[in-house]
Amino acid sequence: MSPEEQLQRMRARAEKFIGGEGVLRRLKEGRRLRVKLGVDPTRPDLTFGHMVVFRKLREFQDMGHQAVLIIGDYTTRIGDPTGKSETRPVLSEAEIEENARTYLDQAFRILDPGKTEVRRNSEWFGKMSFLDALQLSRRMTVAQMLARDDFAKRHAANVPISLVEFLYPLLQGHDSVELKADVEIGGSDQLFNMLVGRDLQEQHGQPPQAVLGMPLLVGLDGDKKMSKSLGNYIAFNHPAKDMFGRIMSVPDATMWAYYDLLLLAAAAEVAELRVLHPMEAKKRLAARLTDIFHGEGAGARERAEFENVFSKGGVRSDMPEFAWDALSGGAAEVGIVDLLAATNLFPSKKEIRRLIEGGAVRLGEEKVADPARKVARPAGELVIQAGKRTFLKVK
RNA sequence: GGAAGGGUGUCCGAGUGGCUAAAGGAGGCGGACUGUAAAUCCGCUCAGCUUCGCUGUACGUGGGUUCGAAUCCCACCCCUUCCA
Repeated sequence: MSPEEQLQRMRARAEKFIGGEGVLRRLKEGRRLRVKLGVDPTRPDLTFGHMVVFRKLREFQDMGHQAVLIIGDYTTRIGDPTGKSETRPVLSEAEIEENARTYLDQAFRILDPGKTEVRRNSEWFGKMSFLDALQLSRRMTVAQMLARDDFAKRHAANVPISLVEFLYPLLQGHDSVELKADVEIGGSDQLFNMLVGRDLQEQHGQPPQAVLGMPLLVGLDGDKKMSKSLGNYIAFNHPAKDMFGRIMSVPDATMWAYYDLLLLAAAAEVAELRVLHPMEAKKRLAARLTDIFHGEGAGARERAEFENVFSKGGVRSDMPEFAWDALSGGAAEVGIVDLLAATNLFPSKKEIRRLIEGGAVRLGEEKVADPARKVARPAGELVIQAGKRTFLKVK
């Protein structure tokens, strides 16, 4: 691929691409680019939102460049304020470590491990003295920081901004200096932080990195950015059934962004899919994504399961099973509420009562309306459904 | 250091002595309709019980006043803004 073609591909789907000339120059020199992507192990799972940037990084790998994945084990101690209106909870070292470990397994679902250099930013920040930190913070002014959109908004709204949050962009930027990154990839909400990296690199006499801001993936609600804290997300490690189901619950209009950013579907392909019934197009989307994370064939399996349960009103084949005696304490008959409470599938007995009163509970084929309803020891298997997607079997 | 404002349920946000488990909104969950989409309509949304009711807990924390407090008083903690 010629440098120009590479550049073209790098830029594809990006919302912002800054510093293209520098990249082109390096490509023409035949350099292998160091492409940085940082993730903070704040929670145990990566989401499809991360998948967008991982995919982009993978594209660089496929063009022969060096991916540098930074696990922000040190920066997580601070908490990136990006897009947040509040300070993040502080995690313990052990939690961070645990999260970091699972991140790698998940990341390599998308990335090529052979072409990935994994680094932790505690490597350098752990060695820095307070004085070093002060020197670093000298490089940026308060006014510059307040230029960042979310800081400006918070400040205007009298929402507290911790000083440590001001430091965050500096730390992220400093990572680029340490790594001598040529390109940094991130969500478009990371743009400010990534640009700080450019400044810092120049101040250290390094050629500044190019900055690639990817669009933010919309969450399940079809409205807000996908994020763990909003709960509108799909995680890499969601079980196949949940992954498929969650994708199906995405609004129709949103699925095209998923095709584009997660599957890198070509325009021609999307045009064909758009002709289909939206449900069919969405099932294909769900199946393909499920395949990526759960192996070839998982998507087809889940699709069949889905169609059985929701289209034909059938029953899941893999619902949890409970022994009657374990739930009832051996009694011949027990109240429906107590029976369900014993499964620990529900948050409280009140909640179970509500479900029953709302007409959401079925014993086999029978709809239960009375919370006082007794259930007798079933002769064989008894399937209980509570709400749209909770099934369980008692025998 | 000084002054002012503020801390209410998952979130936002009313409420300034009883009728308040706390208006309203958002979110969530259920039901109808469907394509487990969207939109729409309806219901629920602290917990437990012997459940047309009863009880416990809840409005930053701890005390106090009162027959009765989210609402009044005192102390403390925390947040914001302005001044220095």
